[in-house]
Amino acid sequence: MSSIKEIAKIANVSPATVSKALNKRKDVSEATRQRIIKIAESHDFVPSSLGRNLKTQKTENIGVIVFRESQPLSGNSFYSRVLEGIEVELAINNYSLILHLLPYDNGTTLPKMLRERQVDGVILMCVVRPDFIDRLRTLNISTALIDPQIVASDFCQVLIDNEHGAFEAVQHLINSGHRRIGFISGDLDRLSFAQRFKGYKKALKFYNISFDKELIQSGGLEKGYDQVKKLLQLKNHPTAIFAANDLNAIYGYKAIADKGLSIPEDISIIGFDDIELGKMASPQLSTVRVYKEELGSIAVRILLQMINNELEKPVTTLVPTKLVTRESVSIEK
Amino acid sequence: MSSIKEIAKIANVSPATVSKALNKRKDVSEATRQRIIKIAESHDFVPSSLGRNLKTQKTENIGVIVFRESQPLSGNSFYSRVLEGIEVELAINNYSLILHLLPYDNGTTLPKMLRERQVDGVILMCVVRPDFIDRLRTLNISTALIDPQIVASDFCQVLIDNEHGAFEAVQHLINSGHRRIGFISGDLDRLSFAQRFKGYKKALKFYNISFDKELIQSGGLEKGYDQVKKLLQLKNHPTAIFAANDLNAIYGYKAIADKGLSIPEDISIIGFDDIELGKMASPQLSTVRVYKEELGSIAVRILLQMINNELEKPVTTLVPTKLVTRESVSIEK
DNA sequence: TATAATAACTAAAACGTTTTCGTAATAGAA
DNA sequence: TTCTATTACGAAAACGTTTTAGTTATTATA
Repeated sequence: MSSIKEIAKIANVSPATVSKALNKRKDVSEATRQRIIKIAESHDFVPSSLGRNLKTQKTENIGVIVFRESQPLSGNSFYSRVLEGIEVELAINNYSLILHLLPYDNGTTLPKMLRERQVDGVILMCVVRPDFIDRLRTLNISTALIDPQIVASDFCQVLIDNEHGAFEAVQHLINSGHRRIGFISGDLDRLSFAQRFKGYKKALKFYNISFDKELIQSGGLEKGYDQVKKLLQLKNHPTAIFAANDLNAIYGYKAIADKGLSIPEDISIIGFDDIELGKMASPQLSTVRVYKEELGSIAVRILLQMINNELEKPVTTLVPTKLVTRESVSIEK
Repeated sequence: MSSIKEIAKIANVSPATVSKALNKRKDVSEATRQRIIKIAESHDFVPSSLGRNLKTQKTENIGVIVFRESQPLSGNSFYSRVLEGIEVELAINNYSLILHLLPYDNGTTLPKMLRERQVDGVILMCVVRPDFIDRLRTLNISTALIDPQIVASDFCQVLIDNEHGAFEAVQHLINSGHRRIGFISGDLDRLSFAQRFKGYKKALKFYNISFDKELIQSGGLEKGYDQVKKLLQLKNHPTAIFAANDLNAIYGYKAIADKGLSIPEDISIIGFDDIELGKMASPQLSTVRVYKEELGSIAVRILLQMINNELEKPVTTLVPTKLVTRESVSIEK
């Protein structure tokens, strides 16, 4: 309602002085500053961002674009957790968050925030479309990618240390006495699953366990039931399963139960992601924790550095994971 | 990069004409309009929202404030689904969404979007703090509340038809032959649980089943296990349970299994909310669907009406629910 | 033919800030 | 005292639009 002019009039100074006082600039005596601040407060005055942004050519908004995949569930909980991390970090830095959910198969129309330059920078999340990235390149806007599932090393990226996380998960199974370890996952085309697969193979190799193609089942996230079922149909079925994704693991629970086997006595299973669901499952799912809020807050910090030109060239940050042992892996064999 | 002035210069007209041409105003000949549009397109020009907003005193943003409760899980999936509905509807209307997650126990500091007037209106979601509402009242900003859990009829509200949904759920159990029906839920202080409880009692009354206080267990969302356990310890335990919340129901599954009973043969159970998890549970949980995206999109439509002064006084919309029968309720008894 | 109406355009103000530059007043140095 | 620095402020421009009011030129009306 009120503008800087009105405050100026009341305080009997110029608008310039009010602005300086409120922005803690050097050019104002402490006495008048206090006076102005008091008046501003008593009139509930906060400078409008509209005016400021126009002048400074900064929006103090950053955009978050989430690619929505067809399946409703999958990334869902992941993205909202990351979002929390982003939001908190932005709030600390006095930025607002403009959110846009982009259907993966939509055209190349830009979200409004990009078209109309409403944001100083943008964070892209989840499976990022390659052609969208290209479009962004021409826009020349500060960008950070979180777990983008494509290779785009000319952008700032925040990645999950999938390979090492998977290595540790499999190592954990091996240390628990398992030698015959199945691998199930979503589509191996997805970078993160491919990386986790790599970690799986690496661990086997490290511990001199030969790789057996029979033990690999990949496909949709919700295919866990069928995947585990197939593994259990093998004459020499695995005694442990590494699921590159918690969802696969939890769907797999039922297949194990249906076979009359129990977890972890007969079959050990470990997931990846640490979704809330895992704690609710019975037995509670051992898994590899991904620090989702952290992914978000790191992305924000990097992005703000870019915006402030504190970065010479794009950086990519690898965020470590953590092995979480619960009930689904037998202790010693 | 480019501004309306540059486009004007290229097209050899005044900035005013460019503005009018692009905004489909009456005051421009069709020929020059086409010429200007072509030039604008070839220069990738889109009017900056900063300039426009300052002039029109509209931001074309709407804010969404989500109160974050301490428990990470609970409302989580609910809110992200509602958010999707909001986002889609806003995009259609060419509005951007500014998101703020507000820790429930934070002070009274306003989010930046409100302080600096970055939004034309605001949607509040989930358990809304009463004092925050008060603060909003003084701000005098267009507001819509989604499932606010407090009574605030001087605001536009979008509510879930909890009572009738619960009625139908219990009716379904009764129609399946049950007479002794337990009720479990989260804290009955929360409006939606209280309403669902009311629906439960209403259904019993309607079918001449006497209310038995012993069959009522309420408390935390994650207390489902204990709640069901207690119910099953009764000498004359219920043959069916209505959980006012899917989460309660799913936690309850384990208690039933632990008791050596099976669903739905021994115990039928029905939830409320229709969270994704319910479909994954085994047996799949029958429940009352809440149209979450719909809640969001309705809120947006109402809010935009308010902003455009098409509303004389606050309206509250009651969104119906739908009974979803899956596997957790026995068919006939 | 003269006048009114319309069409197509422009100039300029306005939105609410920030910032640069200038200036007056005061303090400090010589 | 005079000159120079410093402090504290203000005037005005600028950011990129939209909009109002005004100005031509053209067309329609009487």
